[in-house]
Amino acid sequence: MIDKLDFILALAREKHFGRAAEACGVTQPTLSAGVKQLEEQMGVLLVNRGSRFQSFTPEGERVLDWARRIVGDTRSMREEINSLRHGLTGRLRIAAIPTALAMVAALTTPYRQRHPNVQFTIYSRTSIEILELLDNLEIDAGITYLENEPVGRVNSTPLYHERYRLLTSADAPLGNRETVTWAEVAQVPLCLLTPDMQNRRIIDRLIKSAGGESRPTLESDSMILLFSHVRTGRWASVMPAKLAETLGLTDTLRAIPIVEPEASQTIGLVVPAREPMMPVTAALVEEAKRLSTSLDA
Amino acid sequence: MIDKLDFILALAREKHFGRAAEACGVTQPTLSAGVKQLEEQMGVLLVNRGSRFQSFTPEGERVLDWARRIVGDTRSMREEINSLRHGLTGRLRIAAIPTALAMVAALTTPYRQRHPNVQFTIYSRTSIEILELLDNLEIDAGITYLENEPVGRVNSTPLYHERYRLLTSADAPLGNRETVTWAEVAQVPLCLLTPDMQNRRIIDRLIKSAGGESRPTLESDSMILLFSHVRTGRWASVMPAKLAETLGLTDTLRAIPIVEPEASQTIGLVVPAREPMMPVTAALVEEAKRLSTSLDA
DNA sequence: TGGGTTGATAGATATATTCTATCGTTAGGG
DNA sequence: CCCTAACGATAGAATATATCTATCAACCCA
Repeated sequence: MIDKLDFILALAREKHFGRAAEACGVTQPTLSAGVKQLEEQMGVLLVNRGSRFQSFTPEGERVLDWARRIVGDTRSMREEINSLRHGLTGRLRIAAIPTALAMVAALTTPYRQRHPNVQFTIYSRTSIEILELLDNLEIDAGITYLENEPVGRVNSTPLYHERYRLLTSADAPLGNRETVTWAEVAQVPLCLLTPDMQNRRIIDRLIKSAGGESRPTLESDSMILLFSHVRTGRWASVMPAKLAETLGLTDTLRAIPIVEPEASQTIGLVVPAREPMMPVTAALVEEAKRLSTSLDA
Repeated sequence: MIDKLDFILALAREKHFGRAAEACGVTQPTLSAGVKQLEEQMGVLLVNRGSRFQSFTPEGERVLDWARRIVGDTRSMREEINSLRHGLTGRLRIAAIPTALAMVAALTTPYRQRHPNVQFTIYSRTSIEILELLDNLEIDAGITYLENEPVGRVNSTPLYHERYRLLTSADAPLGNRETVTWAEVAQVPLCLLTPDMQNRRIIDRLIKSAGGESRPTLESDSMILLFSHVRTGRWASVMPAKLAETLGLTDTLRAIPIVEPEASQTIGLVVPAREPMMPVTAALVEEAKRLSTSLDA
């Protein structure tokens, strides 16, 4: 029964019987039979299908909702019982927005000291993708913006405030300044994240409200790529302060506070709002709370 | 998997492999094998057993907790999908304290008009038993005292206030009074519920605080029995006002308000605090809210 | 019309489940 | 101290379920 519910969860993710089957480690006929059996038990069609997957029926959507809960609880139960015997073990799947990647280590490092048997898988994703992954139980926690794009059932723990810096070389225009304004930044040719990233949308908004227009010379979905360009001394970018510090500044590379306005966004840990949480997840939230207070100081 | 979880829920109720098996509609070896399989999957003993059932291990208790949730959610899912097609159907299992039995009809009658395909099973139980039954998912809702003996995860809806009357014949001592005091009631030989009933404990407390002592001439766990005795004209009892009205008063049978103090207890509907509720249960709560407001008026 | 893709179906095989029958242990009574 | 009844575990057979491979039918797109 529970494995059948798992089938339709995979189907919801993949929207494709074959791929869903693969994701579940079974063959396509097995998955088809499982879905059909669920439909017979419920006495109602769950999936609209012509010659291919089309969509879930309204009843199917409701079953999906329950399935997420039931399958999640089953995993949580296994996790909890296992952790009673062996301490925390298993794999913690985290997704973070690119601009927060550098500070994930501040969370994972103390966690690992406390619970050495937990392994990590960390994905770089957009804030929207992170919420989808959480919804589909594909990750255990996300690190993303807390303020915007609120979503269904999640618990949030604030971690730190993202503040913006103009990253540029000292000999470039504005390179010698103590602060710059968003209006000035708007005049500089920038390397920025692609527009599907919320960080980019935030920066665009700030530039626009300062009367400028965002016309980056270079876009990428990789912060490393952006940074390596700035590093050459011939490009500039806007980055969160913490990230710039982590990547490393030199004499010639400066991170200049941007003012008017001195914008900030709250970044935090987001976990599925299920009670009780999986022990590994609960421990991560604990760690986040500790980290949050130490960063406040 | 889910049926195995059902096995241990039955085992927790029955504390006996054979009876638990019977309750699940399987044979004893099947249930034994199911429990053992769960234990293997979890990698830990769940049940302490010598030559007979002893207890659950700490891990077993945790699994029980999860099992209640998972099995309950599975039922809720089936219920919900079914009700999407056929309207509300199925059986609603309710347990009520004896003194509230008479007013259950005020809840079930309008419910049945709205949802004619729902069947009812109604048990008369003590308030403590009701909470246990709720915990074990053996009933869908309880009607009991809201104020005392609070318990874990339940949602309450107040229904009405229970006020006390001396039920006695007009020609008996006190029979001609408009009100009597608890101190006076303490002097009358009474027919009361057995001490495992909370109603009895409440009355005992009231008599005691009026300086009297509760020494009922007759005890029973059945309100009908108590009432039929009073009806003979040679006995007296203390009953909630609503119950006395329902059972019917005559010229010679009077229900006299008891004052000093004019005590009252809140009676309400109690359902498992699970989100979302089963549709049949949710509808019952709706009905309770409606009834509550109409009784307030 | 034809190749490629998708999901359903058939039949064979493997796995799991559940039953009946029986055994070993233990608690309690005489 | 032994006998008995009750309880839960185990063995083995019958059955049911699940899963696989192979293939088919419908559909899409060129």
